[in-house]
Amino acid sequence: MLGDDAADDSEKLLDVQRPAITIHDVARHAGVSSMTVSRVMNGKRHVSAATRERVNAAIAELNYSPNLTARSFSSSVRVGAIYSNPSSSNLGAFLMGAFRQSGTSGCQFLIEPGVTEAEAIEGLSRLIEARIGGVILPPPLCDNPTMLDMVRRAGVIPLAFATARPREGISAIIVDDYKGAFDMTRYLIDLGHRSIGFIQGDPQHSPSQRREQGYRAAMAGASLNIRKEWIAPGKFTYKSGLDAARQILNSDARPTAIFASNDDMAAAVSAIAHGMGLRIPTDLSIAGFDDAPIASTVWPELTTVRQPIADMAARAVTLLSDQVRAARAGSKAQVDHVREMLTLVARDSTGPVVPDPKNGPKP
Amino acid sequence: MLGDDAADDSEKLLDVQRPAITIHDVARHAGVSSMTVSRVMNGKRHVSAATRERVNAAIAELNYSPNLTARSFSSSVRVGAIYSNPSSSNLGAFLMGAFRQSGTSGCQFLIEPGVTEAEAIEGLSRLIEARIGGVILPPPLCDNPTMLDMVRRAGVIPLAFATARPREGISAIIVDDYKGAFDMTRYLIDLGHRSIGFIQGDPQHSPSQRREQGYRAAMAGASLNIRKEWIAPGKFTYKSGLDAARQILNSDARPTAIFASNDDMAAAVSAIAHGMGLRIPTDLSIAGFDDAPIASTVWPELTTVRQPIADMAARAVTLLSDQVRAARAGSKAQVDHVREMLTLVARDSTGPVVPDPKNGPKP
DNA sequence: ACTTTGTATGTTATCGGTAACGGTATGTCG
DNA sequence: CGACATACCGTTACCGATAACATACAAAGT
Repeated sequence: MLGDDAADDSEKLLDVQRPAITIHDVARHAGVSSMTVSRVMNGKRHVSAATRERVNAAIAELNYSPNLTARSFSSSVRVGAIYSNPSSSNLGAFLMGAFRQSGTSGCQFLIEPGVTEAEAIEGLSRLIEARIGGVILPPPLCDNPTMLDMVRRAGVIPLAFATARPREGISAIIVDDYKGAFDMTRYLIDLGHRSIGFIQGDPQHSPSQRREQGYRAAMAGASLNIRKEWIAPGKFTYKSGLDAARQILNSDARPTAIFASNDDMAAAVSAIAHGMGLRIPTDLSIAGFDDAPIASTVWPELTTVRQPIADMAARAVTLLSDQVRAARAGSKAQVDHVREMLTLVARDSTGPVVPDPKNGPKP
Repeated sequence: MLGDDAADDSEKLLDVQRPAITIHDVARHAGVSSMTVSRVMNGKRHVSAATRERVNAAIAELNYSPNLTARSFSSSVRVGAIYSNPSSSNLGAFLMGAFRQSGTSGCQFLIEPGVTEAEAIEGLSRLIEARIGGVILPPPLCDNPTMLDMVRRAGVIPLAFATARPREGISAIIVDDYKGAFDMTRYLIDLGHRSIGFIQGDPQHSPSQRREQGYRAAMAGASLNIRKEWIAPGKFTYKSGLDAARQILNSDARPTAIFASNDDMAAAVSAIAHGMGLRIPTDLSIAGFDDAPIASTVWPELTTVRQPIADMAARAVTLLSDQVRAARAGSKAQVDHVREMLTLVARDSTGPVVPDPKNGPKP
């Protein structure tokens, strides 16, 4: 028994030393050259169907997976990113997406933190020194003239990430804040809500206006008037959400639902509502935006609009690395805008309107 | 003016195409071989002080930074990680640390998500197929027998991440939950608190007991008795924190401070306290643990205990890549335990005890 | 019949580092 | 004084995949 174990162990330790399966192993196994295998792996042309099949069989049999480092090594495209909000949960999803894509996309991905503008500039300098070909800039960095100027001077291709309104001549991953807010408002209306409050976002932030426009459009589309007591200003912070929630909920015309421009503020609404003894969603429905971690932390969990950050990051990396390669090949850099879809995540903080015996509107 | 700009532009576009500075450029510039430069870069021995200085001067002058892809390529050590909580803000810090270290540490870093056990197993399979030499396992994966068995069978070196009590024979990055909780309790006592409530963590989770032990030890050290009304069970979730907070705050002997085993539950305490009209920290001090994003989201921001996740991840990568290299070189795998320090982050949710005119204990 | 064009493969060089090894020069010890 | 160790530095050969080029051979066009 013990001997068995020991033998097993040593065999498995050898396992670590056994080199990984290379493209050459597959080539030998299939009786072709490694170049042919490479062509099959990358879906290139000029490989006969028969050969392709033999190679695929060998790949499957040997359970081959290409060495991503080696692959990116030959092309050596470097893509950087500066992340402005390191404590955000988004960062995790962002890195996850960017990072994994950089493997399959055959490029090296570098990340630098940049919370303050000074830090961001320092990070960008480091990235430029590291000879990146392109850089991903999330807001508000993608609207910062100093940053963009540095990027341009260094001959680095910029990409605006998750912006609502990209600058002229800059590629971007765009999210449709307008549609996200419209859909959420529509969702609340379909649940029977007629009085829906709205907490605005930070006016400095470009998505804020788009979200409010979406809300207003959906209300107008359902021929619902918006009473001014239902609208409160906010700054995307929890604290500003507390104030806004008090303002709306203490007004004479308390709405049956509140749609906050982001999850932090929606969570604040939830806290205030609890404090006032309101049941959620029976007495008040609450909706947020972003699908931040706090949305699934608070109780009940928040209905919200999710940004597919990981996918967006992956797209950003693909787009940039392609553009860098194209620029290296001498072709003029083209500007690309990719629009990513937002999805509504229905959770427990929203529900149908319950007819109030006092006010008694029809169900 | 316009001509100037255009000239500038085309020059800068060439910049993108200009190849990065290589070790050979540095070598030529310093009049040595590239191997010598490599030795200097890696702090290896057998380089004279004079040569070393010349090389360093050349590195500085040319602003050389090594191509990390190439470096990891030659050694080809792969280190993986499975992240069990992708929506956590920790993931961002974790990836940031691991990722950047993997560059300087000369290894390839791979990440797979693994929320459920099934997902984690699938992720691990992929990592094993990618021929990793070592894998980082955060709790609860590092305590999962199925996982550990798979890892052992594949000859992969495991490393338990941020665990309180590592298994025998497994390297680990340890955090001193006991000390963190002890220090926090001590901090509250030093603020004048004599009655301090405690919300327990999920009993399944290994840090839970350690944190409670730290709390009890600090109380005992200050000769303070713990009333059983001050202790409430929790499960690390916000919802469980709501229940625990109600239980403690509605008891006859309401404490002047509550220490929750994590930030989610501390945030719940904050919400309940607000609902009861208690001012924080004047009427009630609240402390959490982890420095999760919610800690700096809620108002007032939570005093908490921070885990240096990024540093820990960097250490984990270094440790593992060294061990993999050592194992490849044939030496017996040694087990290493690295202890990381937790730091107390004092924010606005805690304050000195304010003498209560009714109960009137001495200041 | 003889280019032209295109497809299906193999060969070579290369990306940027580093391990392995070789060759001096300089000690050190028996 | 020879054997041997050690410090310093250069050569060479890779790591694994792919771009660029070369080759072979078939189909099509003139």
